[in-house]
Amino acid sequence: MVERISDAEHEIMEVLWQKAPLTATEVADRVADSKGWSLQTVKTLLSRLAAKAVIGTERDGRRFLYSPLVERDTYLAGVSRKFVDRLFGGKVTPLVAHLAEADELSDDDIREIEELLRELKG
Amino acid sequence: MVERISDAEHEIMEVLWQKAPLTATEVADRVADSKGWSLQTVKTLLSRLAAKAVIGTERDGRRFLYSPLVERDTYLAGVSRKFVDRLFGGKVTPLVAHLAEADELSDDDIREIEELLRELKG
DNA sequence: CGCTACTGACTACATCTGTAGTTTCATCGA
DNA sequence: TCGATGAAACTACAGATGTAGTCAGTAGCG
Repeated sequence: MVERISDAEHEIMEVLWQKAPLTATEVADRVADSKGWSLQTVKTLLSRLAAKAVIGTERDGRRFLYSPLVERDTYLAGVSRKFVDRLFGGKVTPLVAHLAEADELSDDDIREIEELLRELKG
Repeated sequence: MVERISDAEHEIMEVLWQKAPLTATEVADRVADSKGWSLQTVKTLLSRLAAKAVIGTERDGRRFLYSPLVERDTYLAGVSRKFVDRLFGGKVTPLVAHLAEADELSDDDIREIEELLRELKG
């Protein structure tokens, strides 16, 4: 069971999943555009993630290099499961049905998913 | 935009979506099995939901009757959207792909979803 | 060799969450 | 009528979260 990751922490993880290892400053630079966090804020989030053992640290002279210890897929699997359990009784079909009914699915989406499912069976 | 509803509050909402209006005591009875919350806890959660205007209150003598002011579907739509946005870049296809790869989809699920999509197109 | 600047460590603090306890007011039964 | 009971309102409090500020140490530059 992967530790709970908060919304802000998740932003940091996305950066590290894209490229790692990175220093705190590099991470801060990469989130600077989307979020407007200060370097200190990013460092706090990195510390919390390290405390949860979701990322690892490696000394590099006077700085630290941070890398994810959890695969993005592993994390997504856990979160998706919790989400589907909590809101759709653990069944994926109602989720897809809901998204479809709520017009969240374009015709292209539908075609893509159909193709995907065909491959799965094959 | 529906106000953020916490996990515990969501449990209360599920009860009210199933049947409403209900008194605080009735709600407490209905969550007693699954969660082990005290009546006081349930009342606190009801107050917070009422403060967020997610449920409405109606005086009934010396008690209150609580009812949802937000449809379950509306709520699900918002939460699902946020979920897909945050974790799958707003695209549903990668979500389905992920669930599929993570073996979260049984053959039956796949058949169900295919049928669902066929109806959508028709 | 000493000062400056960058880095991690520690501290801060308001708000949200989970989980109640306590107080007060009204009502129903004896 | 008066006390017990039940309901809402108010208070509590620790841990998580978002968002930093401050302190202290070290390495590199002059």
